[in-house]
Formats: sequence, C-alpha cells, structure tokens
Amino acid sequence: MPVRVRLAPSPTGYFHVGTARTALFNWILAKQDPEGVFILRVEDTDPERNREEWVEAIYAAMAWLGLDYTGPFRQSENAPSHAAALEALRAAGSLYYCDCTPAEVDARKGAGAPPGYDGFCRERGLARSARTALRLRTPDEGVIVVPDLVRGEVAFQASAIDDFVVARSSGEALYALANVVDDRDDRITHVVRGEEHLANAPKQMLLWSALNAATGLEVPPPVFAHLPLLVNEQRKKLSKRRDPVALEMYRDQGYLVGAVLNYLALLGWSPRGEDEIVDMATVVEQFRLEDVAHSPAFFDVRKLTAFNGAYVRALSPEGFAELCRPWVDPGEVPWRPSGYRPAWDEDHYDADLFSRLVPLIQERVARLDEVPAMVDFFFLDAPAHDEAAFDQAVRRDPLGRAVLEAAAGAYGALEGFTAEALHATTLELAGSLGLTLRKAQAPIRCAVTGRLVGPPLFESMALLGRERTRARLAAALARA
RNA sequence: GCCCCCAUCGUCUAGCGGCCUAGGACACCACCCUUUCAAGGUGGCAGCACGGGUUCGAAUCCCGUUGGGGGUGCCA
Repeated sequence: MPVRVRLAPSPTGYFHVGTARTALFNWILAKQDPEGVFILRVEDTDPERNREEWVEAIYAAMAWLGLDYTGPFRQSENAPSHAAALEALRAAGSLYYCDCTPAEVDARKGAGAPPGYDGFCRERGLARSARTALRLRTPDEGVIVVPDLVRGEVAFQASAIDDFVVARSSGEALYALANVVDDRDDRITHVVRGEEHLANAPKQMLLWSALNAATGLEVPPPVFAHLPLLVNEQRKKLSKRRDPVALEMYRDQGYLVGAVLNYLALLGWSPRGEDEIVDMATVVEQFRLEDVAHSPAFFDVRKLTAFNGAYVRALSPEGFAELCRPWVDPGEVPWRPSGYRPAWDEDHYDADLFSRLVPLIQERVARLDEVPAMVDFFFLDAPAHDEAAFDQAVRRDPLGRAVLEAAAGAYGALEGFTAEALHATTLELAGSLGLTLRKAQAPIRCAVTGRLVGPPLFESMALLGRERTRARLAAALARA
C-alpha cells in the first residue's frame, strides 16, 4: 500500500517551526515511496479562530520550504462527508445529544474537581436542538491501544476517556471527528504529528471503529507516529506567545532554507555517520520513523545559526550575492524581509561593487541579515559613527591621531592603490610609530569603516578607492 | 486529580547486553594561523538521574523512585 501522509495545520497563527518539522518528516516519508502522496490539508473548521491571512502564511511557508504536496485542500470543503459520518454514527447509536454548558458540568462536580465531562446526558435521550452538541459514547472499561511507530503500542485506560464532543450545537463537525473522516476519505496510511496529539489518538481509534461499524466500510485506520515535542529552554512546549517560533522570522533574518531543513531533520533524528550537515536526498535515503527519538528536543537557535553559517559559506559567490539582494539591493528584488528599511539610497548601491565585496564577507556572516552592517561603508557617503569605537581606537589612543596622519600621507603617495600596497605601507608606518600592524589598523579601520570589526581592511580600502579613503581619514582627523 | 509520554555531556544526539577508557555536533575554554572579526587547524572541559533486580556481563532488559513534559475545550 503506497504511503499516504498529510500535514493538517490550522490557520490560527504564524507557521510554527514545529509544524515545519512535522511537514518535513511527512514529506520525507512520501518521498521514500515512489507512489507516496503528501497531502496538505488546512484544518479550518473553527471560524472563530481562523484567518485567511494565516492560510496564506501556510502556503507561503510550504513554498519557501520547498516541500511539494498534493492539494492544498480545506477541511471545510469536506463538510458534506463530515455530516454524513455524523448521521451514520448517530443512526448507529454511537452518539448522543447533550445540552450541558461547561459551567453546568463544573457546578455539578463541585469546585476544584478535575476537568472532564461527567456523562450527565448519556441516557437522557435528548433530541437535537439549537443548543445540543453531539457526544461520542465511549467505553467505560478496557484499554485502547494506539499503534505508534515511534513509541511502540501505547495503551490507554478507556475509563479515563470521557464522552467527547464531535459536533457543535450548530451541527458542524469538530476537529476530533473531521480529522478522522478526512483521514479516512484521503486513505491516510500514516499519521505523523507532534506528541501533543498523542492523547487524541485513542479517541480517534474509537472513532475509527465506530465509523467503520456504522458505515459498513472497512478502511484500515492509519498507523501513528508521534514526534517528540519541540521545547524551549524551560523545557516547555514551544509557544507562539513567548517563543520565537514563526518560520517566517527565520527567513526574514536570513536563514537559508537548506540549513533550516537540515537542522529541523536533526531534531529527533540523526543521520548515520559523523556528519550532521546532510542534504535532503541523504535524509530521505536514511530516515526511518523507528529511529526517531522519544524525548523532547530543545530548539537551539545557536546551533541552527552555526549550520546556517556553514550553508552560507558553501554557497557560490554568485549564489550568495543573489540571496543577499533582499537585504542589500534597494531596487527591485524577488522578496523583502518584513520590516525592511533600505540601508542606503538606491543610487548609492552598486551591484558590481557588491559582487566584488562578496569574497570579503561571505565567510564572515552566519545570517544574511548581517550583511548590510558589514558593507554599509561602501554605500554610504559617510561611514557609521560608532562613538564608543572612535573613542577607543582614536581619541583615547595616544597614537591614534598620529596613525591617521601617517596613513593619510602615505596613502596619498602610494603608486598603486592596491590591497598589497596598502598592506605594505601600513606595515611600514606602524613600524615607524613603534606599533604592531594589529594595533595600527584599528584607528584606520574605525576612520574608514566606522567600526572596529568588518571585512579585511586593505582589501576594503582598495575597493573603496583612494579619494574616498583619504577623505574619511581627513574627516576622522577633524573629529578626533 | 486523572490519563499518557519521556529520562546519555549545558544543548541536539550515537549507542539497540560485551566493540564504551561512552562517539559526534553546537556552545564554551586554550593554543596555532592572522590586517580587526570571522573562517580554518589542534587540543581541552563536560554525560549514562537514583535505587533495586535479570545476566558471567548493563548506558543498553525489567520494576520502582525521583524529576521533567503533554493532554484533560461545543480549539486544532
């Protein structure tokens, strides 16, 4: 039987990095089977919380990740099938109407009682009304076994599962039922999702058997695979409220999709051998659900960033330059990071110059959004004024001014304004002042680039040109 | 409360009874290289939660304890 998997996100907020990992694992499974199918199904059955912009965010995220799928489908489109399933279950006696409000249930149980429905309406034989929800009659004893490829068989006490609601009083199916009906209709073979859904699995198993019994169908239920949760430093499930979970944010910060995918694959799984930097083809080749770890994984941005740096360095210079454009090119570009503000005017930007800068900066950034600050002094009339740096390297340094004066003179007399010549000359003037090159380059760097760290100084000055370099040395002298 | 899951360096993990003196990666530290910063190289720090079993032998199997986490909606 060909693998049929799905991603079933709800459009209630940003596309979560955890959703991205779930998507990736599902996609991998489908890719491993020549006939595998990966479905994207947007679970939009809660009109209260859904927003169309979040639906778009799901599509955008999937497109960026490059995970191809069948669809997208909307759960709401399958409402007729949900209704038919509801009717079949009701006719078979698996369901009953309930008009209890949560407050009423709580009141009956008394303050401080454990949560859960008390079965009050189970035998009341209520008829449908505008305020009756439909509940599933669940078994009171026995165990429900959930087949799980990651964890083995997980057994649940039936007594701990109360009669849950499958349809709102409005008549619409709820997630619990809609999800199962859709998985049945889509002939899903593997339900791969986060561990927060593990507790739903026994309920869904119950629904599967009730549904098959009520409809006379014999669709085999899927096998489950509950992936370890992604957690924050406090070991809590990543939350949209306080953790940086929006996939979009990582794209905005200049994380490369390959690095993100690679890192995500390593959360709960690891490739054979010692190399952790692996391409998706390798992952598809080696991945097995049975090998997925059982314990929660901390989403470590520092490691992601280290991976990103490796991916950035592996780019061709041309590829790197192209990928940098959303951050550095004020003109027309394929897309923009949210909150983008041009770092310099369009008429100051020089794509050709930037491409010559690439070798100086590519191995120095781990994220693409670091690039503007690294090259701004080329595209700005005056370099950034980091006063603290200027104080340290020029004003407070007893020889700061002397170095700048010597450089201004020596650079003016240079025959060829090349990196090699600048290097040699600077070495010389440093020596005559009794300084090491390391010490002497600081005030010059600060005067020319505005900063204490940046791309190699002599190469930078050569590209900047004699006039602009000397003008900056003079300007710095005037400020010192 | 109840149900369920989990437990190897700070973090992600390898390990599926002897190959473990517990391996790798990120982070951190030191040194080397060096025009700053990176990158790169070398080395280092650091872990099997605890207690019982089972076994000739346990990080690996079983039980318990402790500790984390998830779920417990007319949300998904």
